[in-house]
Amino acid sequence: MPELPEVEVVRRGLQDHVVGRTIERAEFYSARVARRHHPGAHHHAEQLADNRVAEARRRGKYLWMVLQTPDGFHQGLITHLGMSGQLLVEAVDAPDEKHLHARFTFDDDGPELRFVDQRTFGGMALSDLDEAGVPEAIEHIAPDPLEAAFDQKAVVAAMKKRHSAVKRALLDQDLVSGIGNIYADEALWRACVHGERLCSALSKPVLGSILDHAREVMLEALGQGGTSFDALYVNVNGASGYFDRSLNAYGQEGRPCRRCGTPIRRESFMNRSSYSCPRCQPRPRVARLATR
DNA sequence: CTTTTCTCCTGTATGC
DNA sequence: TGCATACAGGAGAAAA
Repeated sequence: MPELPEVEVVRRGLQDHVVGRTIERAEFYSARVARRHHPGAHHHAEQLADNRVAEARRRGKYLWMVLQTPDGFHQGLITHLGMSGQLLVEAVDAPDEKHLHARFTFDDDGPELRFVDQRTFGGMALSDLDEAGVPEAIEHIAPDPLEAAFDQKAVVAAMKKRHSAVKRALLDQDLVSGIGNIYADEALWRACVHGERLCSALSKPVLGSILDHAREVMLEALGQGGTSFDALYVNVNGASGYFDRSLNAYGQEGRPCRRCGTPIRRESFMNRSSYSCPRCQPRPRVARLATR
């Protein structure tokens, strides 16, 4: 379940193994992987040959390679890993994966780049870049808490105006990007706030502290995700070690809260699971009522 | 306009 | 053993 730290691990893998190389050929094996690229997968593949990978960048859970065409134009090749997407750097003679959707070979005859995705929630698309070098296709995605463009004061103000659950806001990539179900639960646990409390009912300092905790927990995860990185495997499972050792809430149902010992509970929220401490993170006292 | 729900997908785990 | 069902969940479209 790649969220910001896992995607950043992948970006660093691309930085180390792909940036600076020139694509020789791109092949797409399913239209679905390029479904966000409206001209289609065939066009997609055609546009990629002879492009030099100039940079590997990330915003939230989106990753993109800045490609330079032979004419010197720049464009973005966006990748979103979805639930189960992986970018793998592998020897050209390595056997194909069962869910291989795209392959990129390079003119140096070195290892190739593959996009493998079991559940096909992920995808790739080409997009023009804006003045800031961000693909136009993802301009709606808000800056993430780790980038310089992140304006926490503005995000807190926007949250304060929302009449929806605070966890829903944390997961809204148009408000703040990079946070998924795991790190939302972890940030809320650290801040001692139940995810179903309304944004508008929380103080700005509390909203700010939730964002601070989100940033901190993702930075910690990133520190650990880097350690399990394998040179030939641009891993989306950077959090695997992190899962076992450091998660305080997510997936911990029934285990004692590390602050107070109360068993962690699991609740259904937005058709997903939310984990929290019943004592440290009491549910909002008044049931949320639809105002209209 | 804002907010919520639905849908896409398949491997793994669980229940009868 | 086999079959059915639940679950994992990001993001965008559709609905309310």
